[in-house]
Amino acid sequence: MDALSSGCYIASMTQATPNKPSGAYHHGDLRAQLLDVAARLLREEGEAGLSMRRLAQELGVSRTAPYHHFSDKHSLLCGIAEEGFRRFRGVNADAALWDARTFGETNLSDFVRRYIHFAVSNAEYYDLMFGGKLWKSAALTASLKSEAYTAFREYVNHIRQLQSGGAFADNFDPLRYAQLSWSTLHGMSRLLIDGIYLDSSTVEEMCSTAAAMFWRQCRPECVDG
Amino acid sequence: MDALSSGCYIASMTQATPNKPSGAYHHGDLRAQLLDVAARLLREEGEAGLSMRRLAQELGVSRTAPYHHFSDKHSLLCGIAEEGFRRFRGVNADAALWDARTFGETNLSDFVRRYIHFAVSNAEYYDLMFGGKLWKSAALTASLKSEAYTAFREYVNHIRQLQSGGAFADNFDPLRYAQLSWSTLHGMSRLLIDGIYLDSSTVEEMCSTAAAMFWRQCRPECVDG
DNA sequence: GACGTAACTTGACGCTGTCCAGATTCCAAG
DNA sequence: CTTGGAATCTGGACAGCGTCAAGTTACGTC
Repeated sequence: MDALSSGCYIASMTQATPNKPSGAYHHGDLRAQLLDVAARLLREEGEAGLSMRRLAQELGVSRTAPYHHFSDKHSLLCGIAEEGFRRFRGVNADAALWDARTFGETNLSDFVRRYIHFAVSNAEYYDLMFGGKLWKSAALTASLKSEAYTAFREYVNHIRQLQSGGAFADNFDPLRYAQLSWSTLHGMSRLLIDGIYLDSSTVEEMCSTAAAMFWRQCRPECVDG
Repeated sequence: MDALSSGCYIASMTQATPNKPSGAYHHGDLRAQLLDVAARLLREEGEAGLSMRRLAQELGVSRTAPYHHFSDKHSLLCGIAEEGFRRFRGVNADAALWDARTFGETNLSDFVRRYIHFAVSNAEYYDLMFGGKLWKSAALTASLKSEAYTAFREYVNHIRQLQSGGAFADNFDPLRYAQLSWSTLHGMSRLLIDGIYLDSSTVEEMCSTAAAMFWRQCRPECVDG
């Protein structure tokens, strides 16, 4: 009953005033909303549009309130990146996509398209997940680091399984293949997001060409034989 | 004689006091030194280490003096990026490298290595040349924009010439090939610089694998035939 | 020597991230 | 029901930031 009523309290708070619980001392849902609004500000106005003070104001809360949920601006950004990885999981979680028995160039092409689509349409998350801003700081949250490496390790494992399943040739290092193809995907994403050299009108063609290149690369027997 | 003496004045100023011409009102060489010191600060302390005020202090000059040479912090960064492109020209300027009569996988490999080496060992320039910071602002200096597109156009031209010279197959779009390979190079550079997934110990292997992939991609006849 | 111009300086404004000392509210234990 | 500790939130303060406006100095030119 206690837990229930307290739950109702929080719920009513959040429901009654989506962003600004005017009058209420305890916000009830601040941490989650900080992450959401921060991501929205990044998306709409870029890096310069996000400040701790602005963020607090947007949620109708004092300047320093966010510091009770994130020790730092840096750690808030880590939180956003983690949320990004949570959303990213969907990109290659589909087991059918990586089934060695049915795997073909189409699957590769699908994966490329999914990756690029995620990056471009979640640019505010992608920037933090795979940007120097957090990684160069050498103070990544442990959970974030783990999440990031898990994502890559899963990709390497998929390749390894495709090799042992016979869909890929097995005369190359899966790690190297993963690094190289990920580099290409990351490079395309970055150039697209930042508007350099690539434009969205040719993105479909780019994806096809990239998939073809990856496909050629994973079946090197065509050169050896 | 007049121009000469004024030249001597400037020279003596700069020589006598490399960074801080104590007592002298006119600095004499401020613009160039701003670009140099700014790049140094970026290299040594990252983006956070560079502020207009700090920069001015480092050169023994008042806070606002830099604004007489760059209208903005943004335009100072554009200046650094331009300097970066100037240095970048050496990477694929070598005519012998792109000679269709002698072109082989080795040349491709050389180019890859040069590109990556430039990016990694000039990270502070590379970040600005090919980073969202400037490109997303949509206020690139005209000269910078031109320089950037020239660099890419030259690359496309090299590919086109290799096709017409018979070193590359001619059944693919050179622009698409350029975009794709540049994406890979850019992705590798970014992941290396930011310390994500790639580490410098495997960079040699990565370059070789990338060159092999590019080589396979530019001679698609091995699949068709 | 007077003058215009370019280079430079100082003061100020509003913004930022963050620390601190208090105030308020919640929750659980007595 | 009370009480105490923990969680949450507040406003004040500080140093640093980019930048503008107005004033100052030095230089080349007439």
